[in-house]
Amino acid sequence: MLELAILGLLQEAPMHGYELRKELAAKLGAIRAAISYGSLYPTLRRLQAAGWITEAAETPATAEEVPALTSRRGRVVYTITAEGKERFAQLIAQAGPETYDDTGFGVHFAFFARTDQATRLRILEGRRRKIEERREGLRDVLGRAAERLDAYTLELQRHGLEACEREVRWLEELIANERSGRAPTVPEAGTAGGRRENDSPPPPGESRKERP
Amino acid sequence: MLELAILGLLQEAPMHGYELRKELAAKLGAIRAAISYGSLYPTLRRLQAAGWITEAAETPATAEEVPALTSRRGRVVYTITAEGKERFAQLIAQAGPETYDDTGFGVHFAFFARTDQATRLRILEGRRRKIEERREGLRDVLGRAAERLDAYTLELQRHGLEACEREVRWLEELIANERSGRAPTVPEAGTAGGRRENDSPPPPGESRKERP
DNA sequence: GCCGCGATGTATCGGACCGATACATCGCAC
DNA sequence: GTGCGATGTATCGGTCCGATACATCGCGGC
Repeated sequence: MLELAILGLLQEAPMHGYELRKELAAKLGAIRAAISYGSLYPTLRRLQAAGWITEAAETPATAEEVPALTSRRGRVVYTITAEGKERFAQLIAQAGPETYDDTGFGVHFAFFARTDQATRLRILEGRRRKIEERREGLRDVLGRAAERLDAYTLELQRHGLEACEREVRWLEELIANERSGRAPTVPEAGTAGGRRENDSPPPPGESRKERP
Repeated sequence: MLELAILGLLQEAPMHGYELRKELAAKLGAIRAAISYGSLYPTLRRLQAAGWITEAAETPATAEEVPALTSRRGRVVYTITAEGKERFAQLIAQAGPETYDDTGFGVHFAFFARTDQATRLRILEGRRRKIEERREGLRDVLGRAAERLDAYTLELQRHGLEACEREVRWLEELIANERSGRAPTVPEAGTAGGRRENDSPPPPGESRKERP
């Protein structure tokens, strides 16, 4: 999962570790806390060893003397390689079971702008199926095993069930949207904004406004 | 977290591993998938080594002959010890930061029937605080960094924000209930035979709502 | 009779990820 | 001129997961 997220982010711009973590937190803030350095740095090394990314130390040019005195440690900027982009595309397209768990789905969804429509649809439907299964499980427990459980546990299940139902509805909307052509959700599309974000393929909606 | 969950469950009845996993899945189905055996068995051994639980092999009495021939492997039933109950109480009462993340809160909540009211309140408020922080983070991103992100990522954030708002409302209700209502106190375990488990009276939520 | 097959049951192993910790630099306010 | 928070790289121990292996049991089909 981390691998996919890193490759995805580095496709937008080269970054160093700290930046990567912040961007990741911004992009995935809805589904998980900030990534740990204890995962990030080892993963970066692994990706580099595999050739998916390259590392470029940011030394202040011509480090003449003082070769080993306190050895200034510059920032290390990582750049994705062509092989890395290939790898990313492959990871995005092939969906394992982990693609549909909370984190996996979130990461995939966050990179939907770089995913073709067929794959988007497949992932959304897979996720819906999974959530529906969870929902049925909760309904079973609430229906059949209700007497065995205390009031708090039941309340927890009930809240979980509600969350499932909401997510299914959300996914239905997204799926319908996806099938009918474009755009997740449609707020008013005013604001003639100079589009940035250049290269990525047809982005679904336009800028959303609504400031409360 | 697993430790807490196991100690909590074993307080309701002695169980073997497989059963433990199923009960855990039923009780925590709303917040996480079934626990892995790769976590369960090592944890059981750890708990046993610490003296919180004891293991009683279920051999079919008088195993007369065939002492080492295919060596029938009976089920291993675990029982919580007095020290284990103490440990459980301690784990429930002392709240670290991990108490408020998704899984940690879920596990604590699932054992609220064995938690005193003051602690319940503390945990609910801690959780609310944490979710409010996440909510503010999402609002920030949606407000300030909206132009930097594509429509799908924004939609993810928006959905996450909504989930946060809903959970805060849910927590508010529970907190109000906890404050004004009487304490649904511990269904003090066992003693004489036929357990009914039904006795923790005032349920947190109000009347169940619509049935589709 | 016996064969497969799904549920029950115990167990290990490698790997992913986290939380705590350490250490160094930089800019800025006091 | 000094503390202090943000920036920045890195490791270590520990928790938990997913895949895998293996054994027993009851049941239905052939």
